[in-house]
Amino acid sequence: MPELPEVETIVRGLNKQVINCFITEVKIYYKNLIISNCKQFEKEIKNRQIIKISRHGKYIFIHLSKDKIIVIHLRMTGQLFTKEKNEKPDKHTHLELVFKRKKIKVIYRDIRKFGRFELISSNDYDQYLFNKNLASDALVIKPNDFYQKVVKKKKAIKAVLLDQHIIAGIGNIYADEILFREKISPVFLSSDLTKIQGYSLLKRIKKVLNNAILKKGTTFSDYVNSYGEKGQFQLVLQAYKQEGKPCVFCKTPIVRSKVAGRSTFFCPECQK
DNA sequence: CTGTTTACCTGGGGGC
DNA sequence: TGCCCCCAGGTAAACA
Repeated sequence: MPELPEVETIVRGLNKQVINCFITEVKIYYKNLIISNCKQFEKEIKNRQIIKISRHGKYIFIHLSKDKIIVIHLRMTGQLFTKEKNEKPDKHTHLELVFKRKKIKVIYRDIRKFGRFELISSNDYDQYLFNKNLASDALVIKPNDFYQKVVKKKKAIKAVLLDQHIIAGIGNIYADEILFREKISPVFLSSDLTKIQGYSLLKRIKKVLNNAILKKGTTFSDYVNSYGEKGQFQLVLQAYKQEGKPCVFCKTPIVRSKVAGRSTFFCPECQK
């Protein structure tokens, strides 16, 4: 579900909704959600205040008072949104954060249970990203850093865009949309990319992702923002899930195939 | 080392 | 209705 634009939308919303909130209660309904000790996680975040919420690639960081950070990854179907305090959790709700003197609570819901929560110390933030070998965020990465990393690889350009060690934040939907709009084949060999092409591709990446943020993300089935609302970018998709529909440039039907083990949609005429 | 496949989970949709 | 199979926005571990 959530790629960079969806995660960014959630983070912006939470920054408006729960900043300075004081955590009074932590309810965990699915133990494996928490990496490491559940009880300790609960004990450690109770009675701390939310200072701010940030993002790097698809990771969410909830910065707490007294130098702790909750790290969240939503994976495929994770949802992070607010609800009225008195609403009952359903079978897919795995965690709730309740606040002092607030009518809303934050709930984590995840049908496929791939998402994870983790607690780290603020001091360990840089080390955490380093250990994950997480690349620079797609909206921040410098053109030359991006290009050098891409040409060093020797695989399909789509696989490279999906690789969070090269550029962080792009997933299957936006990889297809970016390559379609840039008119590059998803199987184009990354090591063959020229510097001009690489710089142009990065500009396209930022343009597509920023546009998607303006539309508050893409909803196919599960994604909702922190207010529980769907995104709007699915209304302007040009490649992803558009199999059989005419290409907006040349009218050739969009084709579906498999690249990097993922469903891939492209125009066989424009993307050679 | 590099690149590719599989496992983790649940639910929806199509074919029969 | 029901069963079986395939598919799904992501990542890390296992494999070749």
